[in-house]
Amino acid sequence: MARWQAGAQDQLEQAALALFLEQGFAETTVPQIAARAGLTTRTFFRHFTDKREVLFAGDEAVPTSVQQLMAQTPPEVRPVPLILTQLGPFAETVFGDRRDMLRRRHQIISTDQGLRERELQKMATLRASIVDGFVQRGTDKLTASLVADLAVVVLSTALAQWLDSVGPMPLSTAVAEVLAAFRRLASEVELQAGP
Amino acid sequence: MARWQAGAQDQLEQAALALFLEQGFAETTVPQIAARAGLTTRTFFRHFTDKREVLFAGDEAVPTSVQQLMAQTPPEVRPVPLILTQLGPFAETVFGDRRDMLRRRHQIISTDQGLRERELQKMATLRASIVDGFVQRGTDKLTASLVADLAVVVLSTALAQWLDSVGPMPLSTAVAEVLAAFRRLASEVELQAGP
DNA sequence: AGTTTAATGGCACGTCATGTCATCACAGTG
DNA sequence: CACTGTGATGACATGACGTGCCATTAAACT
Repeated sequence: MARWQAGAQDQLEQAALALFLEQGFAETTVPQIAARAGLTTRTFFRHFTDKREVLFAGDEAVPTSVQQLMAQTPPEVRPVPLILTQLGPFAETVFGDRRDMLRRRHQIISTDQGLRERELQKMATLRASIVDGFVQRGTDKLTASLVADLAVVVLSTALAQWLDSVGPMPLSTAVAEVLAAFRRLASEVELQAGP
Repeated sequence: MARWQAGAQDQLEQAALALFLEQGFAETTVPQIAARAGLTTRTFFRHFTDKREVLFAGDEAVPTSVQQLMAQTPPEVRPVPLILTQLGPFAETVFGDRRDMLRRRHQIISTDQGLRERELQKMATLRASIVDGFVQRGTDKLTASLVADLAVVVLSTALAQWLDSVGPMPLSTAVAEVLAAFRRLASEVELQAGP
């Protein structure tokens, strides 16, 4: 019996996903996941810091991807235009080709408050990496913060619309639509002059 | 020995806050909190769903306050102007008079990832109640979502600036400043026309 | 073949959180 | 004053989560 089955982490992920879908997240125990993957509980916690994290494995790549993209963009591109032009392509490359998987995951996450909290945390991590990218480009912190928030809001909203849509809609289209809606709101923000 | 000390919940809150500041959140156990409050562990979990929640007690009032404010505002006021005009006063009444307490709490929250996650969850709850308020006013869901996000982003940023500031700065001033910064960015969003 | 490295197994342990039942304080009633 | 009902608390058992520690084994390296 081979002890080191290739891809223990993958095994655990698949086992966990299957069990979560079958019997729910809260009703699934870590020993159950480990047993289905042919491993032990202790090994599970070596690959994932906690039971929730197994649903977010691979998301470490997202901040890295953000850093690369922002470093590649010419320094003279200002923050808002950078987001407006890069967010669509970025979303498409990172999430565009796995709508089904993201749908299954979202279905599970929506059933558990702890998982929703973790998802918010992941978005906050993404936001932080965007802020960091802007600061490294010389943007002041307040602007970096607000533009990163803008990016995360638009991305989240577009992802929700995309996952909720039925036809073969491209994610970049959803991003464009949300950006258009945001543009309309932005004009109202301007008109309302402050005292 | 009186068994029903008045205000068991308050006792637990104060004991928890003190212990968290003394030895940290993770290093404090629920039995310790209960013991200092003169109660048992089981009683702690009757008043708070989990160990983190003790730091967020009283925040249930915030969504209620949002509902009231949005219901009182005349129906003809459009979403964006509503936020622009009401957010400052709202923040002032809800948070304005307890900067010190919020500072202590923030100091604790910043040390623990689980607490940060819970704080994000609370902001998401606030966001949801704003969305609900807009939908009840007849706003379409996408607009309601985006404007609620705008409100939460501005509020969070302003709160951060306010808690970080040294002098006797009013929270409404911080909100106004963040709104001004956002207005500048909004103009850039408009200029950048989509394809 | 021997050595080193890294992943895993196995066990103990503390904490968190919940279900269950007994117990006690207090209010109301006669 | 005695009786009763309601609600908060105490006390105990239980299960799951997550971590520290060390032995074990596979695979790579020499």
